[in-house]
Parts: sequence; structure tokens; C-alpha cells
Amino acid sequence: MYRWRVNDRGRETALEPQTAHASPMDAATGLVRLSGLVQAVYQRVSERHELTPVQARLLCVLLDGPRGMAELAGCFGVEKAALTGLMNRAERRGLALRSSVPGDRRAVQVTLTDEGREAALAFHAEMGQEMARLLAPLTEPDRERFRATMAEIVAACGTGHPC
Amino acid sequence: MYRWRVNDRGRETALEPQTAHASPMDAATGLVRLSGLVQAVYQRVSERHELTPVQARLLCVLLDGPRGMAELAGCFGVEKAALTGLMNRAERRGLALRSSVPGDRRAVQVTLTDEGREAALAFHAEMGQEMARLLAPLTEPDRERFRATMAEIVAACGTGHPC
DNA sequence: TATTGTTATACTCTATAACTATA
DNA sequence: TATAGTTATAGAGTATAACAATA
Repeated sequence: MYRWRVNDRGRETALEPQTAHASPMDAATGLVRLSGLVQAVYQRVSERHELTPVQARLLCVLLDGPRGMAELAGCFGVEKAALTGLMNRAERRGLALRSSVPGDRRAVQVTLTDEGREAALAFHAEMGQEMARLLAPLTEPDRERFRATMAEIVAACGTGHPC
Repeated sequence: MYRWRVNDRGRETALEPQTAHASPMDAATGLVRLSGLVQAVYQRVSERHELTPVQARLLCVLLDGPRGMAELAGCFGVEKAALTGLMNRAERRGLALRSSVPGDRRAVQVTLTDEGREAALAFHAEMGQEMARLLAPLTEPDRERFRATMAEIVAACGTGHPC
């Protein structure tokens, strides 16, 4: 996506342009590529910690405190039925567990195990390092400006901000 | 910037609600969140075109021209066995097809159907619009600077850039 | 022997729909 | 009735390993 270029004849260019960037990358392409980079790192760091990306995300959300199943489903933007399987696997791996909620006998509370908390913290720390490495080529002023602009975009788009 | 807003009585009020945190969003968090935003849009646009995100990506890659199965697998960073199922579904939906390669009777060439090309172009166009919308809150100079910085990051990290 | 692609199997993630239990 | 969560079923995407055909 957004990697190809169509020449002025409306024909696709051949396999060559992998390195030749005569025209600068447009903003849409930059966003998609940057996002792809971050996702790739996320997956790689997850694997390094023997987690799937979704599990890593679950653990990180739970670092903020216990959550209900429906709450987590809303967090992830998936149906609550999907959380059941997700939690079954997380529980089987000893990363999180369900406990009953005193006031409501329908509800369960999902909490991290000690192992899950350790994994979440380790994952989070390593992601921080990897993201810093991604920004390492920038000068400090550029980095700060980039950070502020990202924050602005996220804030402006924060309509449905799940978690 | 965006820290103050004038209310309907003409008075300046701080807008704390969700965005004005005591501590600003750090760069790593910004990258992960921004990436999440882009991925969410990618998925939403894919669904709007009755594609899965992976199918949308496949079609967009194929806009550059025919590709072999192993080549596509490398593109996607997955095992070639995964491409078989991916292509089976794409072919079943009439988006792409396999054809034989004259010089090599082992190989197949994957090409877009007319329908697949239309879908890819429509998807690509809409993604461009959505990404522009994401950047709409920025001032023009900020947007240009942001674009340039993204390009710099992607270029610097472009060691393994698949496609 | 190396490469291209497929098949078989298993697992994760997700959606939908129907269901139970509780509020 | 509404809410919290589960079960059942289906499908997409992926990995691994074994395989076929061709180079």
C-alpha cells in the first residue's frame, strides 16, 4: 500500500524503484509506512517475550488495573465473545486470571498475575526502547516537534479513544 | 496550542477533559497510538470495500505488477505457505488470479483481475482521503514538517523494507 | 540439490447467533 | 427487560512440516 508509483503515462513502473525516491514521500504514504514499521516492531517485541501482539496489548491495558470482560471488549473494539477465548488463553498461560466481583454475581474481574505483570512491564520497557531507536535518527528539536505533533493528531482524533 | 478555548460567553476556559494531561504524551506512546489510529482506519476502509486488511494490502502490492508467490510472501513477511490460502480466497472472490509463467513450469504469476484493480484503486484513493483527514487539524507548515519527518524515519529504518 | 508452490495440521483471533445467569 | 459472560460455529490469517514438481 502506498509503495508503488504510477508514471506519467499511467503505467506502473517496474521493480526498480525500491531505492530511487525521486519524488518525496507524501503524507498519506508516510503515515501508512510509519504505522507498518511500528506494528512490525510491536510484533517482533511481542514474539521476543513469547506473547502474541493481542496478548501484549491485553497485559498492558491490565497494568492500569482490573477490568471486566465487556470493558476489555470495548477497549479492544471487538465483540465480548472474542474476549472469552482471549482470556482463556491468557489464563492458561498464567498471565491473567478471572476473579468474581463482590457486588455482581454475573461479572468477572480480570487481573494480572505476577508473571503477567512482569511480562507487561518488560514488554512495555522494550517497546519504549525500540520506539526511541526509531526516532534516534532525528535531531532533538525535530524529535520534540514530532512528538508534539503526534500528540496533537491523537488528541484531535480521540473521539472514540478506547483505552 | 489547543490548550485554550473560548466558550460561548466569550470567556477563555481551560479545556482539560481528555487531552490536557499534566504530563504530555511521550514519543513512544505517541508512535504506538498513532500507529493504532492508522491501522484502525485501514481496517475500516478495508471493510467498507468488503476486503480484509490483508487482502487490501495484497491488491495494492499487485498494483505494481504481477508477482510470484514466494515474492509476495517476502513482501508480507510471512511463510510462502500462508500465501496459498490467501490467494485461494482472493481468487475465489475474483480479485486476483494465478497464471503460469512461460519460462518456469514450477512458478505461478499472480495478477489482478479488473475487479481487483478497481478495488485496489478505490481502496487506495479512500485511504489517501482518510489519512488527509487525520492530518487536517494541523497547520500547513506543521503538516509539511511532519510529513518530512515521517519520511526521514521511514528512510532511516528502511533496512528491511519489504515492498 | 535448490527452488516453487501446495497440502496437512494446528493455533490465534474474530464475528455472529444462541444461550445462561443475574440484575 | 437489560446486562455480563459463555458456548457453538464459522472463517481469516499464520506457522510448521512434509511433499510434489521442476530447475
